[in-house]
Amino acid sequence: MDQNKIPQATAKRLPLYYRFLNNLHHQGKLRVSSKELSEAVKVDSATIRRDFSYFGALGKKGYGYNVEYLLGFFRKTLDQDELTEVAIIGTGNLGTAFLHYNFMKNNNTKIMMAFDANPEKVGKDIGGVPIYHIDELEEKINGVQVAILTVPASVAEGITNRLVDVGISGILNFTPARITVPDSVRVHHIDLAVELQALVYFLKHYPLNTEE
Amino acid sequence: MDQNKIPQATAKRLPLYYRFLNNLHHQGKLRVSSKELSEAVKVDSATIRRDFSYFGALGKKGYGYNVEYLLGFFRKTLDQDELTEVAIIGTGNLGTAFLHYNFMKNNNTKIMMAFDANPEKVGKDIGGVPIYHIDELEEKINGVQVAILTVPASVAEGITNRLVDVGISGILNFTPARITVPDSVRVHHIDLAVELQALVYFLKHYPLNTEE
DNA sequence: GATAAGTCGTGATTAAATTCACAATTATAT
DNA sequence: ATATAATTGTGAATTTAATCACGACTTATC
Ligand SMILES: NC(=O)c1ccc[n+]([C@@H]2O[C@H](COP(=O)([O-])OP(=O)(O)OC[C@H]3O[C@@H](n4cnc5c(N)ncnc54)[C@H](O)[C@@H]3O)[C@@H](O)[C@H]2O)c1
Ligand SMILES: NC(=O)c1ccc[n+]([C@@H]2O[C@H](COP(=O)([O-])OP(=O)(O)OC[C@H]3O[C@@H](n4cnc5c(N)ncnc54)[C@H](O)[C@@H]3O)[C@@H](O)[C@H]2O)c1
Repeated sequence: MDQNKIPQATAKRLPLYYRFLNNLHHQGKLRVSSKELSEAVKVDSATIRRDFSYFGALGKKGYGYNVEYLLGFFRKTLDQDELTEVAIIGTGNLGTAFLHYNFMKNNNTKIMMAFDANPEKVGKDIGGVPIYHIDELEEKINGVQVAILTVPASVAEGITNRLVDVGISGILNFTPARITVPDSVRVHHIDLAVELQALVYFLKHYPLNTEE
Repeated sequence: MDQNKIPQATAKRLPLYYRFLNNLHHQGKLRVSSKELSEAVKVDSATIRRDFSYFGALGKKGYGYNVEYLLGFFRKTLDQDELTEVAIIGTGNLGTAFLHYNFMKNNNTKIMMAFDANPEKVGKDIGGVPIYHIDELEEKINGVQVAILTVPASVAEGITNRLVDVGISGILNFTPARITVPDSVRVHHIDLAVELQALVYFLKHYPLNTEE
């Protein structure tokens, strides 16, 4: 593939830059400097310039970056014109929250369908997205590349195996289970309980400057 | 404070280790090696040993780690006996999902209250947690150290200022707004749209081999 | 058109995190 | 007892990421 020399840390920041550039564009701004961007997204300006430089010379010295050009560039780089189909597995508290949310706003992803084991949920649709029974997973999921996993941890591994078997490419795993997948599948874990506990740990053990 | 020489990357993994040790303990396991732990939490075993070593020699060569001892050690280290009070700001899709979820399970945190601007939500309670009007923030929030911010991005900055003024210590920010706080407050951003988009980017640009 | 101010792109440096690899120690099998 | 296998803790090496700092170029001003 084209640019796999881009550091992972950089890749993770790209969507952030993209969203902010979109905002600027809507505000009618024509140019932006790494310093302004830095203040807005809270990333050091040298890091931003370095990040951009992996894609070539996108700016002009003494001027900054042209918002429209940069936005267009990132749109291509982030494949914003290509749609990625997503499915939600488990329409409980979290799954339902995602179904109600419009990820499409600045985004090249679309939630196409959801699955659940609870017969009361199956057959309904939430925010225009149909909910199928999990037994129909193999039958319905064609074309979906990414699964958002919001089922109880106890069934995460079993469902993951089925997702792998139907050829899913990526899983965004919100369960506490650390699922095992072959190398052909990419998993990102978002572990909300861990995030909360880590924040608490930092509060208690990493003294911050006190001045209000 | 006591151990602020611990690398941040290590600190972020501690809750993960703690949760898994809890599982092992409930299963009645008496010992565990860094290799087993590694397979379960998907962190390199050398990294685990290194992480643990920041706290001293917790294991025994040729044996591994005693589950109960390690668990007790982490309980203390992660202040599991001290309760941290949490408030949810904004009881929409996400905020409600969190209210229904029991963060307490393995955790030293408790959601004490929630706030919203919508009069239809105010006065109710969800999962035993009362919802107050956001106007009552200053009056009710005493004792709460951490706020989970799940309001629309447009009001995030204003509410953050009020949280800072009432002396909050930490904010878990789920809005796309990159909020500004004084150095006395710690903010962790969890940006779900960015996470999803980053996963998609990785899928398209990184030939699959390594998992995060 | 000369001067000052602003800003990028990047080589060099520093910092942080991960991983290798092995001596030291413990447990287990015979 | 002894040999073998397992496993830690850590110095050293490596990898990855962040930051410094400055030459080169652009724009604005007078
Ligand atoms: N809600 C939160 O705030 C929160 C926070 C941290 C972690 N999590 C994790 O996220 C996951 C989802 O949490 P939740 O609160 O939405 O749980 P939930 O119980 O509300 O939802 C789980 C859903 O999965 C469905 N389900 C059960 N078995 C299934 C199967 N075999 N196939 C398909 N669907 C099945 C259930 O019917 C239910 O609708 C859990 O693993 C939880 O630990 C949630
Ligand atoms: N739901 C998701 O899947 C999702 C995904 C990514 C990001 N987010 C972000 O998380 C945040 C919350 O998302 P959501 O889907 O829960 O939104 P939501 O609109 O469902 O909920 C927002 C809640 O905040 C309340 N609110 C509005 N103004 C307020 C104020 N001034 N003070 C207190 N409460 C106020 C509203 O009444 C509402 O209940 C948003 O910033 C959104 O961008 C959500």
